[in-house]
Amino acid sequence: MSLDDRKLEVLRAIVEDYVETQEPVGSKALVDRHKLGVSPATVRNDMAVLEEEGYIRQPHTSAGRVPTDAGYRLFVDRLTKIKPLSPAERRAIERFMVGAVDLDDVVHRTVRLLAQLTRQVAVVQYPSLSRSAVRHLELVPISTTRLMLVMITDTGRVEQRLVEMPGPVGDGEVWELRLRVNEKLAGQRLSDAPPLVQKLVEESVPERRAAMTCLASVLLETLVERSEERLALAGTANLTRGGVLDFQGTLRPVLEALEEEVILLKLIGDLEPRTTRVLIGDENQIDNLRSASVVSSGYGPGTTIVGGLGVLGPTRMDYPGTIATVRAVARYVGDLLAQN
Amino acid sequence: MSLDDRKLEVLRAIVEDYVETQEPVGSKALVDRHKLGVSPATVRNDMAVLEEEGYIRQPHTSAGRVPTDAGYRLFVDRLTKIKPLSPAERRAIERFMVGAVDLDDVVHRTVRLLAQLTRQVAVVQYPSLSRSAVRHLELVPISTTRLMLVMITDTGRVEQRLVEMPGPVGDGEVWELRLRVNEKLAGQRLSDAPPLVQKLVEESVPERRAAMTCLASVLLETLVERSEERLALAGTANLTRGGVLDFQGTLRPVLEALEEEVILLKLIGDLEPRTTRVLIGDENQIDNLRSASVVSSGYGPGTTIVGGLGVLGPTRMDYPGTIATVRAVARYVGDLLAQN
DNA sequence: GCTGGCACTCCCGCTAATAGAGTGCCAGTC
DNA sequence: GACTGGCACTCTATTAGCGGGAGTGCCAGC
Repeated sequence: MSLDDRKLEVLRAIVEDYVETQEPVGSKALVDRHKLGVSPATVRNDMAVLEEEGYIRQPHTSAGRVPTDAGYRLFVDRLTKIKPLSPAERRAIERFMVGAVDLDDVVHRTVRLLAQLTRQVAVVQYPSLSRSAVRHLELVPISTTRLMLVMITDTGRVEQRLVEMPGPVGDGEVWELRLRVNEKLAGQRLSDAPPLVQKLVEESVPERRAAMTCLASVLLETLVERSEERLALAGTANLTRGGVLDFQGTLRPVLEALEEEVILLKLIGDLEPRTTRVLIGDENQIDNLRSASVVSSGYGPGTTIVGGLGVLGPTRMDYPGTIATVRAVARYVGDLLAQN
Repeated sequence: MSLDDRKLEVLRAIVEDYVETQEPVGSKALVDRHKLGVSPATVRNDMAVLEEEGYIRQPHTSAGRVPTDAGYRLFVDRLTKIKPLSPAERRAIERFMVGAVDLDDVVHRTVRLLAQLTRQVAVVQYPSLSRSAVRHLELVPISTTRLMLVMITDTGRVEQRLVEMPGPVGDGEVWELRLRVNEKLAGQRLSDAPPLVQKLVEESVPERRAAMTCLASVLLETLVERSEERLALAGTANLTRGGVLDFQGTLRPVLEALEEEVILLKLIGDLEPRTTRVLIGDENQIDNLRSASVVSSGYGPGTTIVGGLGVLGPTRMDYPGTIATVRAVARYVGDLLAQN
């Protein structure tokens, strides 16, 4: 048996009411609040079907209905109209982001903005190293045998690493190394760099070979192994909204999960361009976040993605609003990065 | 009336038991668990005095006693023997910190280590800019009229800023600027730098004056105005230990406070060398953290302080243990930084 | 296929009763 | 004078019992 339009309408009404009131919603309340044009009894029949199909359930016999994860899924996939941002929200984004001085600042403002607008936990990934391109590499002598390698990427990110050289290096030599390295790597995507670094060693003159080998190994580390991603988090206090009702009684597992960078990266990773992804309940595959949903989106200049951002909240969340906000913020940040 | 030894002993016993059990402690339980050599009735009399003096209180008539903030204060000041770290803890510190590759890594490991050992929320401040010295300044051309200013400090911290130049600058000019700036500022403490920057402008030749002025203003920003401090946080999940009993029922205000960098900096700022500070209850002056205590310590090479670190937990915390751990970790990190 | 009516179920909130822990006080003892 | 045992008292936390109410499922009728 498939679901006719009215049943879908009933499901939408249930989701909307439940999200708002956080209480199981009954047939009478539904017809009162939404002009469905039918009687409570009819709605009850529809509800029975929806329950049969697994979209809603009763916390206990003779209580109202609550959407299941599948119900939210259907709601998001088929019943959600894109809710345009209010002018107030648009203005908030502008106001919040204007005057950001550097990448750190942009990321921090973004994450706070997201948390504030959605009233949920927000996560923003720094522009990913592997998807950025090298803008410039700098070598700074620290002592006679130590150099500091500083890498600046086109997204404004700066990474540094200490290089222990095999022997003393003079200014001339440093100059030479810097030249070669930049010549070869500047403008290249980090993901394309490793073979180029290899070449760099092969092409180097014998007397520089040792130094270059040493530098190359650190470079590789910086480019690849250490492409560990950085994250910013905000709005954990929002987890306490709605009492302890969400998250089945304890915030513990959620807070624990939020401390694991690996988990967060998984939540907002692997995104497709120009789409906003919604993971509902245990779709996110993480035990501790069984009763949480994640709305995430990639951002970057144009249609490329250099990082992800998103928000996490109870499955009982305002999906249309959250999706709209996440999408808008992702676009805004992407444009901001494009300007640099 | 002053407190004789036995009364102090009773207070200590109350604090220790309450910290452990999280339940008001009564006279009978006290004499059972601690060999006080007197009867419950005697202890009751002592308790009455301690209550009179404000060191303990009853949550309600005919319940056991609970230490007040003043009680904890007395306990920490006069009744706490320094508890040596267990070998296991020493080993944990070693194991955790070994192999840290750069400053970011050191800070992150430290904060997680602290959170794990104390089972509380941990905060670590990055080495403060104003107390560090400039190791090197680098100017990297980004476009014809834009430079990236990169500052490396002796604590390994790297800050970068974009400089918008008044007109196109050639490589030679950049070279010259870099030379002058390093000549003047390398090795200087950041707090001493502003007047030197001023001099730099005054001493510059007229044809470089405009460029130098521009650079100087960004330098000043980087050195001073933007000496905003960075922090790392970990262990928020530990707030949920001990049920919702600590923090009078809701984590909300605590989580909110923890999101404010300004507040965190206040908590672990202004430390004196070689001491561990304990702020109990509203000694920390922050409304949201009324029922929280903070144990903090400065760290840095030798007796200098380049940053602070600490942990935050309920006033009902294991002070001796926490103090010992915080102190040990602070020392360890200080030594680690000294090695670089 | 929709509706109104009706009996049924179960939760929630209220009150009352009880058990238990702990106190304060007092008279007695060393 | 300090400590102790005993005792009455207070207050909390827990449990049980009891409607009220919301909501359901089902059925007969339109």
